[in-house]
Amino acid sequence: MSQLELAGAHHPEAAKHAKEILDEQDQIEELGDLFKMLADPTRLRVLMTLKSGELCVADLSAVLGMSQSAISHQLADLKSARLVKSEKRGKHVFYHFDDAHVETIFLQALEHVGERYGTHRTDD
Amino acid sequence: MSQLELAGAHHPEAAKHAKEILDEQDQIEELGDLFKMLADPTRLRVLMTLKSGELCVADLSAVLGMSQSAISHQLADLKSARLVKSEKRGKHVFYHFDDAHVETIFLQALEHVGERYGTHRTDD
DNA sequence: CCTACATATGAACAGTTGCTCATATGTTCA
DNA sequence: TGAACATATGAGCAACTGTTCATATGTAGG
Repeated sequence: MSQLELAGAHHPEAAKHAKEILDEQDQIEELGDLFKMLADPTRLRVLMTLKSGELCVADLSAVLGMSQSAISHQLADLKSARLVKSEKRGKHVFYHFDDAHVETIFLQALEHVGERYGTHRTDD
Repeated sequence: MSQLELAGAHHPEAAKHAKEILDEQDQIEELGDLFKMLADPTRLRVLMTLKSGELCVADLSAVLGMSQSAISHQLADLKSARLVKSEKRGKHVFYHFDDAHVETIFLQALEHVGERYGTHRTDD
């Protein structure tokens, strides 16, 4: 569909304006990819868990009650999305949360969902 | 899997702590549902478009270059997720953005993605 | 080097999702 | 009421996603 379609729009001014705004937003695919990462409960749990400190893969899968393989796959995805980082120490690989923005995203999302967040103390 | 699994964790303290934090987060499914809404490029485009003002279904589908049916389906989803509201005027149904938090979520997400946002003027 | 352990990875399969197509519902006006 | 238009909705299908299972890679100790 070409923009010419807009000439026949029911509300041409609004449509034209909207189209211009939309055209400036060229990051939509990447935005979607980020939200896709956050859209899976397992990955969300991984992130929530890692927010409280680093953990190795085996412990992460124990905490989440999921197979090592499942967790490892998801960690790989999260890593390529740059939401976590990993550090190898001996036989273990430790993962930790790594994104300042996502912290804020969680806060806002939880407000939408209607729940307090971070009301507990996380330091030992 | 029971929490007893954690007794044999490689890093028991960290695992136990993480488990406690995780258990407090009982909104994960709902969080995931919200992000799922934001994870689709079409829905993102719809939201971005509506941020600049209300639009009727037909114009929205013209602006986005997608079928009326596809847009209508997505609008129904967005509406049930409370991200947009609709108002019927005559034969048309106008949709408009309706969530303060999502505005902030977008801002943070775009920063993660590494792009400025809202550098244009949206008022006429 | 060999074994045990920790993690990564590929293939395959089931469940989910977003579109299209056809059609239903609802509105305006003659 | 009937015709034309605007929107909503259900079924069906192709594409995508997250898990499991099997196996590969990598590391430390004996």
